[in-house]
Amino acid sequence: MVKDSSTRGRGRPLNPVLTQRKIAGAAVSLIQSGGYRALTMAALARQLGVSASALYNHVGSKRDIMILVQDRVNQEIDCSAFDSQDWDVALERWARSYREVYARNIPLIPVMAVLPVANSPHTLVMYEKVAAGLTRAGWPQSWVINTIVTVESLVFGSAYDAVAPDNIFDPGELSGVAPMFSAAVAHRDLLLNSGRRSPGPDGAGAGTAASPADVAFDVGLRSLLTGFRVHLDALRAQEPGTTGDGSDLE
Amino acid sequence: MVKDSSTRGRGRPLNPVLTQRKIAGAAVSLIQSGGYRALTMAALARQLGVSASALYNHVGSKRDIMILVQDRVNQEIDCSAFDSQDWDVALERWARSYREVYARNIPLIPVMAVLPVANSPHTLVMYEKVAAGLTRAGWPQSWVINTIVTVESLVFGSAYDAVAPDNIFDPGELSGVAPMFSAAVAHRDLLLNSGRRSPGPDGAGAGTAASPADVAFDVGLRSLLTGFRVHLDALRAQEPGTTGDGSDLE
DNA sequence: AGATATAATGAAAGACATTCATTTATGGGT
DNA sequence: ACCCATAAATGAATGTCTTTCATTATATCT
Repeated sequence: MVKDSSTRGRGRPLNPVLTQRKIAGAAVSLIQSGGYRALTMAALARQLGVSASALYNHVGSKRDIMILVQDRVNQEIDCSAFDSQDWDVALERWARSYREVYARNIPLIPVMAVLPVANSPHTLVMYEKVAAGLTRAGWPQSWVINTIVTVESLVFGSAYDAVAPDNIFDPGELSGVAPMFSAAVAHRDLLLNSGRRSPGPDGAGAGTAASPADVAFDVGLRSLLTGFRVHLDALRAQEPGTTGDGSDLE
Repeated sequence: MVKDSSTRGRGRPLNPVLTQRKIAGAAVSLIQSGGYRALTMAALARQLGVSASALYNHVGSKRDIMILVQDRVNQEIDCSAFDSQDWDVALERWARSYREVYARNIPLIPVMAVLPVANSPHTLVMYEKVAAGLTRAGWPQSWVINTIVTVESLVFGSAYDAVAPDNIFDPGELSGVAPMFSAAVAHRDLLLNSGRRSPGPDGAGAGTAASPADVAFDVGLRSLLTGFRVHLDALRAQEPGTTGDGSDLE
């Protein structure tokens, strides 16, 4: 005898209602509509039509759910450029996409930054694409992870900056104690007020409006890439030909 | 007549028990002994010998307390090198000190990264030293804030990385899907095992060996500085002699 | 069939930040 | 000198959350 579908009895249901997949999906949709504040165990349970305690048959904690969400969100990061472009172009595109995704998902940063990757298959796929791209371009293996870590560090920090209020550096009443700093901030505000257009020293402006935070990320990422290029060239000059297995010197 | 100090009456005390200063100090000591988990309004109140609700006469929220703590912690960051050293050396020292402080204070990162600086006097002093140092070294004002933001971004991200578990990149069972990445990680683990990372459980045998995260930060920071130097030189070659208003970066 | 694992329910525990009514002291204004 | 608004404490209460527990019903394995 099949029970009425609107109310479920007290015991194990005839066919399972929950899976980790469904939980993760519901969590994402909840976050998309109401932000991370909306992700509570109760709301999640309501969305899924179960009681909150039922979730604990499938995940150990709310943090586990964050991890599932994280791996799902990482799929949005675009690392396709590693297939076709030079390593530096690809790395730049990857970093930009990465930052955009995490600026939309700030609460995931503490999770992602500190979480072992072992149970995040999609995240691992992303890393593989990046690592393969760098290795193929001739990067020594011992540098690959450091490069990834560095770019990620910049990305996470910049994602925070991207969601900071515009007046974050406004010294307020204390501008007297910090004249040089205040002057520099004034320069930045100039940019802010001039309509948020990306100047793009190398003409790399994608045409979209850029906030001061975007410009700062631009400057930072390009500086970093410049440094990478210099160091990589230095390394190649030092050890010509022996950059690892199957290296292809561009 | 002064009441017995062990129990306070119900109304306003003869001389005020709390100040923002004292609250911040107690918060810091609580954090130092038990980490950020130990910082609860109840524990803070107990440490100060008041009831939890009394705190709200001096701060609006727990976040306000985090802000006070943040400004206090920022005093620990060493930016003295800007007084005597070249900008790049000073920037590097500043960044290293900055990272060390925030690796010890991870929960402050989301606060610091997003918080207007207006009511943080010590933080402002730090920024002033940095801005003055860069400006004195000939940096155009329009670059100063972007440089600061970039270094901070790297620092915050790297601080997370510094507290991440050693095996964070261990692909686990899924190493098959990520061969290139796994190979790169193996290179890193090699470093991990050759230089002992963490001190023993009792703190004994704490060598000064660099962890993989330290090495990654090293690589990242140096690359960034190299990039900065290149860009600054390019700028100087383009506009010789005049730092001017530098309204355009081109 | 019987034993054991699985997956739901509802109730309740346990933390926490925050608010409120209340009580007492301080200090400026008339 | 008196008043009254305000500041600064108390303790109780509220409201949110996550997480656990006993219970119940179904599924699966031997």
